[in-house]
Amino acid sequence: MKVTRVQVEKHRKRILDCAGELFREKGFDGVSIADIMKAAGLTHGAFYGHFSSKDQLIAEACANAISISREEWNNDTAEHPRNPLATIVASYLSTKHRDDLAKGCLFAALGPDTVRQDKSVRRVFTDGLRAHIAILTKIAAGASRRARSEKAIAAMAGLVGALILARAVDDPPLSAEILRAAAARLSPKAARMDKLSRLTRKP
Amino acid sequence: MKVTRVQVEKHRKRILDCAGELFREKGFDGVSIADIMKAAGLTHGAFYGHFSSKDQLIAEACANAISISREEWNNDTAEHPRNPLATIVASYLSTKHRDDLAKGCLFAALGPDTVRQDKSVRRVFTDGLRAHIAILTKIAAGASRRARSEKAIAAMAGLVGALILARAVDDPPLSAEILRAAAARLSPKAARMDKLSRLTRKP
DNA sequence: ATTATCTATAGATCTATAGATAATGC
DNA sequence: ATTATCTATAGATCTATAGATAATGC
Repeated sequence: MKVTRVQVEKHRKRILDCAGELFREKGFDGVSIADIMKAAGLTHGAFYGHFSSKDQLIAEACANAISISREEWNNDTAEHPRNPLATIVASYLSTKHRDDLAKGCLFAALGPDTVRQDKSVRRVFTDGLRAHIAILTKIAAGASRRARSEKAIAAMAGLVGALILARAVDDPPLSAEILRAAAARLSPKAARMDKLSRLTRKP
Repeated sequence: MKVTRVQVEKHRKRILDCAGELFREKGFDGVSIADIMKAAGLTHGAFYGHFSSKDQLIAEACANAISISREEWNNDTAEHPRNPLATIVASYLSTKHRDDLAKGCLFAALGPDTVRQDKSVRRVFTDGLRAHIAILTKIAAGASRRARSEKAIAAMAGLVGALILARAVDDPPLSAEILRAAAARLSPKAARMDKLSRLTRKP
């Protein structure tokens, strides 16, 4: 129970990471502070040494999760400069992403719930969304900036909506078809990439 | 306390309606049974004469809300046989719908939360989504049924995603731009209709 | 029309759990 | 940072009763 300064920071970061995963998995109200602290390997009481309330944790955990996924998008586009949009679409609308709620896109996991949270959460959400749209705008095809921006916004909506519906649905074939159809409309190349990866996957 | 049989049924229906609105507005966990019963003009204890648990209420209230919105879509298409898709898109992506959480689309208000609920809720959600997609498939443009179905699914995802993002966002201009961009991509005619309605609206 | 029964509701209560605080220890 | 504790609130259960419904009788 003696804790160096670096360890305090490590604890804090671990709480944020665990909270982000649990929130996405079970919703803001589906996780207690005790649950989060247990996942982080600490006790309930220790929480209030790091954060003053659950609301504050929610805002910071969301910011943390969103900035991680923004980094991933940036990496994707840097690693696949030939077809960055297809890469992002294929990865976002993959069955892997669909089945990994805890580490996936926060917009899709908690989007509607953020409206019911503190103002600070909506601010974090808005800034993060703008950053994601900016990435898509850069790689969208189109004559004018305005045309590319419009495409980027619509693509963002299509991605988030498709992932949410694919997750909510009960029926695996329908779920797969939602991912496929949305990918095909957003980037035909992504749909082909996904088909390829399915065909070449080892059994 | 006079309660005829017809009134019992009325009470039950009122509980379902109030629950559906409150759930969409505040989330499943954001509303207590006492809240719902109060909104319905009854007391907490009376609840268990109508439903055996909150889970059962959630499933029935969702089914009720989804079937209402399906009827609205059917009416929209019947009343505007010339451009049914544009009508649905313009209405779905209107600021009015965005600002009326309680009576709006359940997929957009509670989509990600249904994954965390009872199996029965996901079943209700899946059936309802299929019905909505079927309506869109009928009115989508495309050579084959397969092409129309793909468009319908992608459109459904685009609608739901755009509404969720437009609601979550902090910044009114960005929110409006999300609605506009998604509508423009899903149905150019809808975007024009909306512009027209904005220009002709009385000040 | 009278009497007996049934039942939806009100209101009190129970149990579990949540967020948060206080006391303690190293 | 741990451990114990506090307070509030949730879902759910219990009991009594008002008043509707059903059974009975003339």
